[in-house]
Amino acid sequence: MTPTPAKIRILLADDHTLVRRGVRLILDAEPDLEVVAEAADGAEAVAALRDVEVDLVILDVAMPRMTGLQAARIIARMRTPPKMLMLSMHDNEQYFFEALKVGASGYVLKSVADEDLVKACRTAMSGQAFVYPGAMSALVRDYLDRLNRGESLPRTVLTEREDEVLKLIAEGHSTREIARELTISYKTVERHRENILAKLGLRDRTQVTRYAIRAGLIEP
Amino acid sequence: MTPTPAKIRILLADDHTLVRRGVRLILDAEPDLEVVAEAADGAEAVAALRDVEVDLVILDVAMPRMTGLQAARIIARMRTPPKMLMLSMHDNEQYFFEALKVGASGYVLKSVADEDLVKACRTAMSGQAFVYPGAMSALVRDYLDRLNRGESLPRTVLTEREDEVLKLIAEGHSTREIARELTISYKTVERHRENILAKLGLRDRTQVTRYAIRAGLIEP
DNA sequence: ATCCGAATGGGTGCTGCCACCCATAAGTCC
DNA sequence: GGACTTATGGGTGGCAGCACCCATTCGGAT
Repeated sequence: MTPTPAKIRILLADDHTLVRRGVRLILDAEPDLEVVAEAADGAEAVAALRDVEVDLVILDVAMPRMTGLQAARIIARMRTPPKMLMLSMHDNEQYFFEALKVGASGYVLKSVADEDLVKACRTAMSGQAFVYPGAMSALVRDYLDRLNRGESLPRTVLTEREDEVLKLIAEGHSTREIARELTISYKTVERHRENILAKLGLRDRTQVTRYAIRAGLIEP
Repeated sequence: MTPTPAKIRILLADDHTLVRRGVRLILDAEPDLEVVAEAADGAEAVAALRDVEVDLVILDVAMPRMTGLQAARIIARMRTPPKMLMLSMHDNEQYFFEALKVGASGYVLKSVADEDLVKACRTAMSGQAFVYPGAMSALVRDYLDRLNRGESLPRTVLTEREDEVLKLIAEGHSTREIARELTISYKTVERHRENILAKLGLRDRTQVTRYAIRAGLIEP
């Protein structure tokens, strides 16, 4: 036997007490895993990382105040960021791709079996590109296959400026208001909006709103 | 001491394995509570009630195939229905009022503390009208206060039809599509939309989307 | 019997959204 | 240096969304 190896130190962030209970129960039962801190929202998680040394952060994608996705963006910019696993109730592409974009090491559904969660933690720590246990949609599978074969990403992502406009649209601002806000012309805003709709495959402002909320870009 | 009293027999229905884990852990730790069955959706819960004798059903409001609210409506029509507690992630009015309407004995958020959940089970079994532990929105509190003082309910501003239209708008459907969906004329849909915007003090379809998501009328 | 709210539908007109077309300046990549 | 991307801006046209006007039918409350 090796002399007791260091456990993987985990920060667990989920706004639902009951979920934290369940996850902690499962993880602490493993000899090589240890939940060393909990957080009830994204902001708490980020703050906790300043006080506690952590190897892996498990983040619920949707939390009040600061979502898991927002927190992940901040965490990824730290000097020595821990690995990140996104925990989600929703088996949908949007959240999944957002998780990829923010640099998470995996995306785990809350409906998975215990062993899948445990395995995801270990795989994430091993440096694997991306973990996705359970039944994922075909679209996601294709995407990950391409990713694992080293192919470049189709680059559906929005530019920074488009992201700004996207948020303002989703918050219910009119084209004219956005133009004033960004001090650019009405026409340029229309141009950005057009590109956003095309890139995301959306039809109108209403769908942009839902997209942005789903992606955790704005609060409902 | 009384000779060991019969435990409260509980059916637990939630589609997320991790949540069932956590809840079961908390309840089974109590001397007077016992989880005797689990279900992963509403249909399973209803089916399980035919095989197992149960005093209390804990139902997640949102489950695939058959939601907890749908299941509650069916369960309430049984000859000797068990008590029902609705479990929810969302502290919003819509689900809450639905829970009231289907005859549940309480509405418990997944973010509550362990003791609150345990207390809710006991209170529900005692025959109390309605339990609502934890931090509820001010709107819900007012509502329950009025309810407990025996005042009549001011009820939602929107009519049933307007509610239908509201949801379809929020889901990103155009006026024309909604008209086809409801087999009414384009003009009537416009009329309903106009009333909705006026009653809710909103400006356009984008804001309707955000409102509906916030109120829990639709999923993002 | 009457009145009111809810649901239905029509007309008219303004404005905003969206889809095409076009161009230019600045930066990056090969 | 040329290709490409990003951000900027313009024009034009069609259709949708929204506001304000109108009316009819039906059922329940007073």
